[in-house]
Amino acid sequence: MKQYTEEIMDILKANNLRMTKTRMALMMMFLKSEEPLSVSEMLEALSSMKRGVNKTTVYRELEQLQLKGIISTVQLGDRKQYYELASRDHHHHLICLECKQIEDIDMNEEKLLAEEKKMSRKKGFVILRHSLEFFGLCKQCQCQE
Amino acid sequence: MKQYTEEIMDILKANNLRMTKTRMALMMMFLKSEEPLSVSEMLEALSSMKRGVNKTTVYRELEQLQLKGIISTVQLGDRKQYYELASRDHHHHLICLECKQIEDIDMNEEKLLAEEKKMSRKKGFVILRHSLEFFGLCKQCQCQE
DNA sequence: CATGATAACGCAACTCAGTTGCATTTGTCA
DNA sequence: TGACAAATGCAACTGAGTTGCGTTATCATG
Ligand SMILES: [Mn+2]
Ligand SMILES: [Mn+2]
Ligand SMILES: [Zn+2]
Ligand SMILES: [Zn+2]
Repeated sequence: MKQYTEEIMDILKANNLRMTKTRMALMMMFLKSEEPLSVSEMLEALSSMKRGVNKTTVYRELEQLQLKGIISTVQLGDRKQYYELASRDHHHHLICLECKQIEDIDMNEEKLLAEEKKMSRKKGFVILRHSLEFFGLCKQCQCQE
Repeated sequence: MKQYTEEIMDILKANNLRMTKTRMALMMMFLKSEEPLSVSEMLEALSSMKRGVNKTTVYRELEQLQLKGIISTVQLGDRKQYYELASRDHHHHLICLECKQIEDIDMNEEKLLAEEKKMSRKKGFVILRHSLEFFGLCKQCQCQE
């Protein structure tokens, strides 16, 4: 908790961002969370703070953090954007279609990157990033089928 | 044109779907299009038909076609759903971040599927499908930067 | 500590994709 | 041809995200 707070203050200082209650709370959520977060989840969590936080503020905050490269977005198949720390290395997700649980996965991408380069050359396309997500059923949800 | 019409009527008959103007028009669009289509594009195109078509109808139609396995959806990073024929083999896309042009790509997925199986086993997750999209700049848009 | 510049904030009104309920029209098949 | 289900239109709604504008809080500087 205390070490988190200092870590966050360092990040904010390094990025010329003022320290505000909302900012601290969001950064804390990102550091603690195992899964990417949606805005509705953030608002839910922030609502327990005295006086709550307006959704506009959250959206503007996320824009800032993204601009500074502190967080990045993930698309997980529904209509929402999800956000997670950019400092977590590039990785992909396993998404349970049933319970919506999300797991980070760490896979070997060498072969994928090789294919990427080949295509890039063939089509004259410069590839800047890719999105790769896996959908299926987690252990628990398989049994209940 | 004529051969398309018959092809479509066969598909519809095989799936117990009545033949309607909207349905024919949409199927025709899907058959002819090189790219996945968004609802706004479909409505745009359908608006030239006499009396146009209501967006509710289009959404309901897409639901039907998806249910019958005739079309499938793709997420391309914006807030819209895109639709394309499911009969096109499983493939991925190159998306130009500048001009929004979309290209189908056909790549070797063996290595990806191998990784998929490995992860699946390790995590006890059943993987049903994946989504893999590449973002970057097409040949034209690179020069204009 | 005081204070001004400006970053951060709240609120209300808006956009845009997609959904729902209900009454009407249309396609199909007997 | 008519009955019946499927398809349609319309209006009102939801939920995620955006915008303009006036107010408040943070923080560097003196
Ligand atoms: Mn993650
Ligand atoms: Mn395609
Ligand atoms: Zn699950
Ligand atoms: Zn382009």
